[in-house]
Amino acid sequence: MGRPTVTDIAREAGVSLATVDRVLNARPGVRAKTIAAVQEAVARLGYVRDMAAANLARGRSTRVAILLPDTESQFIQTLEDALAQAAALASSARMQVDLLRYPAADLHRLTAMLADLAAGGISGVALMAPETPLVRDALRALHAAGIPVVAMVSALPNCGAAHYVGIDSHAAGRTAGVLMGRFLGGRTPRVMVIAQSMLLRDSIERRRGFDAVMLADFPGVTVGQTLETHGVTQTLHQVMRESLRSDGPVGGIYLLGSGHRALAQVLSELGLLGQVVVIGHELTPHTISALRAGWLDAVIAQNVGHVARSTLRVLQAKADHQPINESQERLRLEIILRENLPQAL
Amino acid sequence: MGRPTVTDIAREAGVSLATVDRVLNARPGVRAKTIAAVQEAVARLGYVRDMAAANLARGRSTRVAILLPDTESQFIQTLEDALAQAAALASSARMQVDLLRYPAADLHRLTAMLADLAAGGISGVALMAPETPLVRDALRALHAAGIPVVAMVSALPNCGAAHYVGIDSHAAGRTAGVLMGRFLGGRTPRVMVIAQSMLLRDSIERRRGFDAVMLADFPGVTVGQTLETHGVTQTLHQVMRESLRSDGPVGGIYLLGSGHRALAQVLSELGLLGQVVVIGHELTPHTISALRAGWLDAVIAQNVGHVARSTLRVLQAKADHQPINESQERLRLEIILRENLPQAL
DNA sequence: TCATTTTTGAGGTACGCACATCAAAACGGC
DNA sequence: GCCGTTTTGATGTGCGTACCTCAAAAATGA
Repeated sequence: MGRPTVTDIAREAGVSLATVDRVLNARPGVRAKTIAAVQEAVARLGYVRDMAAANLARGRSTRVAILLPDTESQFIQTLEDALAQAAALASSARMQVDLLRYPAADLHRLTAMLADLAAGGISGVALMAPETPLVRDALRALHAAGIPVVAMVSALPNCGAAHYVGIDSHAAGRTAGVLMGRFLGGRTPRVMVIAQSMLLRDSIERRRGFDAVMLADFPGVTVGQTLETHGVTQTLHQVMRESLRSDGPVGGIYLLGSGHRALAQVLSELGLLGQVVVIGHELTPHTISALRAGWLDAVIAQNVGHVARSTLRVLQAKADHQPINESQERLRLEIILRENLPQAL
Repeated sequence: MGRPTVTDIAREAGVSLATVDRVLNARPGVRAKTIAAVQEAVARLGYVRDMAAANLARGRSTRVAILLPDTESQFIQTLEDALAQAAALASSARMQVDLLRYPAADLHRLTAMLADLAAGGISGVALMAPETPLVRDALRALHAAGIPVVAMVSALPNCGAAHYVGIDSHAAGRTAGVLMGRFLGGRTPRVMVIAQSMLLRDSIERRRGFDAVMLADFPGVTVGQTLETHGVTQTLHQVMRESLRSDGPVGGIYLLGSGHRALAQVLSELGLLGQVVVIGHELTPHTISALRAGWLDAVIAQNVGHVARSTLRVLQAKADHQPINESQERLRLEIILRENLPQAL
């Protein structure tokens, strides 16, 4: 005998198929006593709904939208690629994924897109976005409309019941701190922290985690304030020179966001390439080659493939009104050295 | 319009449903020209078989067996738990998993079990086993019978076309080496390597990877030969005392396999707990508490949850004669510090 | 050209479930 | 016990695919 089916449940509970169907799908018109009897039979036989057959019968192909900023960051591109790949696979499980980009500088446009989606009868939305009041309101509206929302990579608390798929940024910063502290060894106990900007929630949290560990576990190390580059190599060069001049040499550099390529260039110009410990975030073609080259010592990352698949699974589960397997969806914070670089991206 | 179905293919190719069915399922009695026409239509419409409906129609519930040694290791237990959990989830996708244990000391029994399974009409086998001629022959027989085999955690090359699910042990050893070298800092540049036994393939490979890195990147560090404990705390105590007496103090200890609890006890007795850098393998309740306690500095691990799910996915794909998504199945080698310990196991 | 074989078409049933309809039964109030 | 309401049963259809049978058509060989 294989798995029990609705027919088995009906026989076991002494009711008809129609009644079992009503109970399983929470349709009205069933006495509480009968509901209990059916549920008892379900429990006794260990019945689990065959979601494949159920969705097949529903003829429903879940349709979801995923929104990413149009930033020209390698990480965003990597994430989009992963999402596209996961979406291709998901299509064989009757799920259609619309990958969209919104102008990072125009959040009004983002909210407009979200409104359109809500009107267009989408069954779920995932996005990576900054947490502004504008965005928050738009997401709350989606939630009110019964459309599940998933926040990727950067958390969006207080935005309805948005599920977060991504790593704990504070822990990521702490991990970067421990590695920095231990890798410094006998080098100059001074660390420079560099970021493109401090507007994004995850950068702020990373910095906080980093500081917490440095303060507690490596009190002998001086950590400078965050140098913002705004993505301009020239600025990076300038602020680094200035910092080196005013505060003296450094033994380590912590790169909060992207900008590895520019950093390599400037470090090379300053004759520091390979001389200082550098710790960064996220696995992209740039960071991979930097790790291989040896001037980048460690990267704290999240597996974008897992982010993508988890996002789709969560959206699917929410659309099916099914519980989410938390332990499966919990993302690991990964430490990548040259030695454990994935063979292929 | 949703996804194309067999009916669409039939219309597009100008043939009947029956012919499409024959082509898709590689049934005989179709001209090469007709096959090409159907395949062309499949390609043009971007048809992907709905595996849910296909398996539903087949009425087939894939049944696989998973064999683990009956060793009382926390890692094996953790792995079994993960497999059981994954199996529970897989059951809702019409797959039945039989979790079996074989006596680690009696490989004849293992081969007998494998033979029984082959006779019992199983559609796939996954196992974690040493690579002996006996096992190799049994697996080759399975392969000859058309039953796919998956090796978990410890690779089984030359055993038919067994798929390997697990991390690269050599890379794991290399990673342990890098961390050891960098974490040693100003400590005594001497490292002790401890193992329960060196019979298992992965222990040997780890040791090799570790040595390679130490030799190349940290030539100032002396690495002792592997001390075998055979799982006896008494022996561990003895060999460690002896090594310390004859070769002097150590700054680090590399634990190749399990035995973290015993090591904690002995280190504590020797007054070395927390004084030396300790690097180990695999995430288990013991290693987790050791990381939390602070005397274990890093663990090189593979995510048992991923091992379990990947194993089941590979078995499912092989049973369905479907290609395996290599990039999804590639396991990451994880570095775990206290800072990035998963919140819950 | 005819007989034979190969290839194709048409149609049905089944898988496990969702969803709809209509009639029958049980229940409730009075 | 009557009536109206609520609850239940019986039955049907469809989702996309697999697999089966039988007949018709086409290709092949002599």
